[in-house]
Amino acid sequence: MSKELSTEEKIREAAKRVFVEKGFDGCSSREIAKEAGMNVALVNYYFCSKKQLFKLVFETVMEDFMMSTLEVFKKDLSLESKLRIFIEREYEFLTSHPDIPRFIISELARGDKFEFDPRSILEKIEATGVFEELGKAQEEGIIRKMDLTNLMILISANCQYPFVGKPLMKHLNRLDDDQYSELITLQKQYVTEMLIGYLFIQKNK
Amino acid sequence: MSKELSTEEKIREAAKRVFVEKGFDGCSSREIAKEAGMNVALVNYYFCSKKQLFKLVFETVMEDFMMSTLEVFKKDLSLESKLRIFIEREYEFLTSHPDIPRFIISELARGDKFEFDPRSILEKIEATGVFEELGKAQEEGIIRKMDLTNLMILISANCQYPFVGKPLMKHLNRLDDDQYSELITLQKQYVTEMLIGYLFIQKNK
DNA sequence: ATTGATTTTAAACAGGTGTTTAAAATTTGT
DNA sequence: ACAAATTTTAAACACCTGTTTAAAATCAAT
Repeated sequence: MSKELSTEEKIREAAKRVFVEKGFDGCSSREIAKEAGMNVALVNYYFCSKKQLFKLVFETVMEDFMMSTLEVFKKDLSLESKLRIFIEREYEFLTSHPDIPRFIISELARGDKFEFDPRSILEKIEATGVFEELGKAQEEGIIRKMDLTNLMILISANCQYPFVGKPLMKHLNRLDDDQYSELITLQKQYVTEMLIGYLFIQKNK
Repeated sequence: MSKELSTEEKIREAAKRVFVEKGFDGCSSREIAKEAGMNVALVNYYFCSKKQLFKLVFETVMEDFMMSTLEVFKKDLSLESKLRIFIEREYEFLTSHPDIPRFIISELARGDKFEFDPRSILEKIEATGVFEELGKAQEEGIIRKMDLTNLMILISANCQYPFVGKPLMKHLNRLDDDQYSELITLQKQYVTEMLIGYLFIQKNK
């Protein structure tokens, strides 16, 4: 138990929890302060405004989310292994933080709230060499040729949607959290098999 | 041009636009009234409260969304044709209403805001005979055996995510709306081919 | 121990929130 | 044309919003 968090850190952590759960519009500065066990004025003392605190939280959440899985592509493995591990890690991360992609997507959708500059995060993604490796694999006939954005959507859809769409899927199938968690484990297997079967070009004959 | 909308209908339509775009927390009763060209008090005169108006809007949006595509399963076609048409219709609907699934998912995620009873919509889905047909196709070895919820997640993911995740995909790939729309068309083809290839059991030898 | 800087607090600010009220305007039925 | 019912309006209600202020408390350094 590391209780050695400074006031500033406590507020930032509380803000992350509250923002991710309720969204920028769905909570107040006072709620964040209370969650951190602090006074309202302290929020603005350390972070100037609700908007600025949000921007800071959003950027760290975004980076955590993107980087938690993409590190795999720095390793020395076959592309198929990397994809398998990527999916595994993505499901792992999202099982612990199921509401993060929904948070990111929802907040990005209301573009007027804040200006998000993707350059910094994009550089870090580039640095993993994913795009380079995928492009090369396409030219070598290892994986199917398609725009890398289409490829990204394909993989993201099958990894993120089971978590993003959970509230809808739960309601439509009348499931509780435990039942849904079981299905998620199966979903991961289906998705892995389907994506690899579709993306990788079979060599036999 | 049907300008024959009653005050009540004008408010409902305005509320739908505003709620879907900004979410329940992201807009005010006054904003909805202004969008409808009405006074604030009229909103509560016709709908009692913001919450109740929202509940009404949400339910109609939900039903439109679910029913726009599932009607296919009432037709007399092969299951593969139905799936192809389903995907086609889903992409068609979402191209016209790209923010509806994100709206539904976001609002369902904050369960405390209102109590949504899925029974009515579930009955309508059952009435199309989808579940029955899919179950039978599984027993006959036409399609892969898996829990129907997993199957629903698989299809929903590949149809809805390109639209739900659009803000994220656009940012990460630095695309404008036109570029993204082009990719969506391709995505539909990839998804159709992949899903059919994975779900339907090949008969040759 | 006293000073000075930093941190925390309670209180206030102007403006926005959902909702209600009561009067005005309009429509309806006779 | 009149009266009753319906619809629309402007104003007000109490409360919550993000932010600021100025005083109090705490800390650090001499």
